[in-house]
Amino acid sequence: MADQLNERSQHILEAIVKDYIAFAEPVGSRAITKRHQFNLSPASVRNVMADLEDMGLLCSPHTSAGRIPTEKGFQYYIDSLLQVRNLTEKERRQLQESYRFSGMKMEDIMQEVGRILSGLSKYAGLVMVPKFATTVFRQIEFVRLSHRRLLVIYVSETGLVQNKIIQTEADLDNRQLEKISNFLNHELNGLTITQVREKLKKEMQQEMSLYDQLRKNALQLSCAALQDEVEDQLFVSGASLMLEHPEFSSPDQMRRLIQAFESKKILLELLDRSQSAQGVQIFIGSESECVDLQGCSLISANFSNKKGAIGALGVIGPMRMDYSQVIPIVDFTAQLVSRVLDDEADQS
Amino acid sequence: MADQLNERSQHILEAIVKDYIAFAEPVGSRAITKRHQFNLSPASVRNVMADLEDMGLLCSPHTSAGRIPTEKGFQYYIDSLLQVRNLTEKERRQLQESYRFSGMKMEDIMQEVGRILSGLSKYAGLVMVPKFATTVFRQIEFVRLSHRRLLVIYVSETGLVQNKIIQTEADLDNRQLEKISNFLNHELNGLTITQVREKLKKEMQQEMSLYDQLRKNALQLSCAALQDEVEDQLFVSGASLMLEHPEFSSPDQMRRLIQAFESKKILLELLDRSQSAQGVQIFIGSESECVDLQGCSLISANFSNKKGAIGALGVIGPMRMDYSQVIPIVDFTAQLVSRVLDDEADQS
DNA sequence: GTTAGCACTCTTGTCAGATGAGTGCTAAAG
DNA sequence: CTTTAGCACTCATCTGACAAGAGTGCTAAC
Repeated sequence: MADQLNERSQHILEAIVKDYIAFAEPVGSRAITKRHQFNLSPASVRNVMADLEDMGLLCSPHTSAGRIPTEKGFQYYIDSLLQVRNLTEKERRQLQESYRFSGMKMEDIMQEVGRILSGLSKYAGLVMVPKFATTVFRQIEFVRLSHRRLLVIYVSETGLVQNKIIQTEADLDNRQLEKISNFLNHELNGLTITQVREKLKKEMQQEMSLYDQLRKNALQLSCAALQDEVEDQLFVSGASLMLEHPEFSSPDQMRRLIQAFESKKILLELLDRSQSAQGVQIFIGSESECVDLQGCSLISANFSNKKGAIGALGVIGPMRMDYSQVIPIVDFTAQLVSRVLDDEADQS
Repeated sequence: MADQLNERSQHILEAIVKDYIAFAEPVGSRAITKRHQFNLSPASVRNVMADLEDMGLLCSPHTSAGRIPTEKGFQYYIDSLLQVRNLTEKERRQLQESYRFSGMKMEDIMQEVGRILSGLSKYAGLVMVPKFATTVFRQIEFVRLSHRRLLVIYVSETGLVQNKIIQTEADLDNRQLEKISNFLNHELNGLTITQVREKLKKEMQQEMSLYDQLRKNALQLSCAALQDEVEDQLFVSGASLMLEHPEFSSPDQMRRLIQAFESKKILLELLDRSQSAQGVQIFIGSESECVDLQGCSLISANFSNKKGAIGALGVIGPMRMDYSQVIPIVDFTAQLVSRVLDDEADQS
């Protein structure tokens, strides 16, 4: 598609997108010739603009307004015209400064990363820590709450902690629980939760034939503890910053946007999609297939440690977002977070 | 103050407040005589309304609009005129039905309670679980993440779980950690976290003289784990429902409201205040001393188990909220939650 | 191919006038 | 002395008209 446009059209499209990003208003032919130094008259620009509109890259809200880029126009801009500026050394250092998370637990780190993303970009920051299922089992502990209620705590290799209350059939005392947890810790060490589940399932089928009471109890407990899916965790920061932008100034759009942020479901789906890919991903407007997020773009990237992908983070803002600024921020942040997590893994 | 008004004035004030709650529009003298069966002409009603305005209970947005209740007017209505309807048996049963939380951990319960509150009231639901400091210590566990990084998990008597990553000076192996946790569990059992902190502080002062290495390690670890304040947790549900109401229809007010909800700080302060009191509390409008929550009211109540207050929950809505409906919901919900928590405590 | 010129379209803002809801006051009725 | 009908007055809201301004598309000239 990049080849369909000659140089002049590209220049003009770029100018329009940039001006629209800057001013959030339809941009007209005269405005462009003024602000950018083409040696062209407004009339010539108009001709090009008409072509671009025919190609579906621009549209005009009404006859006598300027043009605004369509979704396709933004897409083209991002794919072919956008030059992502690199972060200056100073900015990199500033970012690194904010990422001193040693001694914080996973949840708090993620919350904080979201806040930083939102603060830097002036849009909403998202961080997702995905389903526990994809993490590697490290340790399980039992805390006896009452005679048949147990608190199960399991820890992943990356330091993620999940806890859950389960009811037991038998009343197990602390000595027994300790034995069970020792047994399980030894038995399940190094497996992903998904693998753990499979293993448990397999063994459960043979359970009838088990004479070893310890093993039997252990099996039952761990099944109860790990059986159901734990939901993805999503941290959202700075949703209210979105409301500052003129495209969401109507009460109706505000409501929709806030609802979308509140339900979190849609955001999770989007981030989940980016999970599969490498590097920075950009979802524009209705790609999200969600009415409530119409007019929004998401810039996301995965973070991981040496053992593989852990989660995704990103920034969500109006389609008219300052991509050249936000993309490197998201990119570098994902790298930094990955590094932080790696460092922690290294220590073990 | 209740005595300052004669019966007629009270009736009229009540009618105005009710109509304003129902229609969210200034109510005029004619409208009142139509909707309510006083045997009075609009003119008479007008006289009374003028008096009520002089007393600061009503105000008019402009000369030719009807009157709306002031904050003071709402206050008077709630203090003296409001008749809280009781929940029907059916409603009680429905509520109880939704409160089957057995086997859920504290956090999830609270999240769910918030959702239910918001769903029933059609306003925003709040649940606060207060600082860990006020809870009773039950158990501490250590999980070794790497050679000098430990995950500390501590559990309160009510089943609250907190975890934290700490750096240790010495490299402790699992055997040592087990001894330490056994020691601490025995030593600190039954104390509130505040008491635990005091005790640790006292013992730390004598630390120099300690020859017992175990004790020394235990002290250091528990200090690192418990030293800093854990923040109150606040669960907010249905904030977007607030945006449906006409008083927040202007973009500006929406922004402010969402900001207030996002920061959570103000909400926490408000709920904290209600912590000290018994029964249902009502904060009206600018009582909250917060511009962003102008025009809002909070109805809150504490919940507790036999060992004392645990947290607070409530509903936040426009000042023009349907108090007679929401108050019993909040009240009964607090009772139900308390009962659920008691039941769990009973089992131990 | 480029551009100046011009007619045309459509939004925005303003202003006047009409409408209607609601008030406050006064004077008459109960 | 209380109540109420009547009336003048205020003020927000709606309407239509009109002007201004921004921007376009087309055409003809360069």
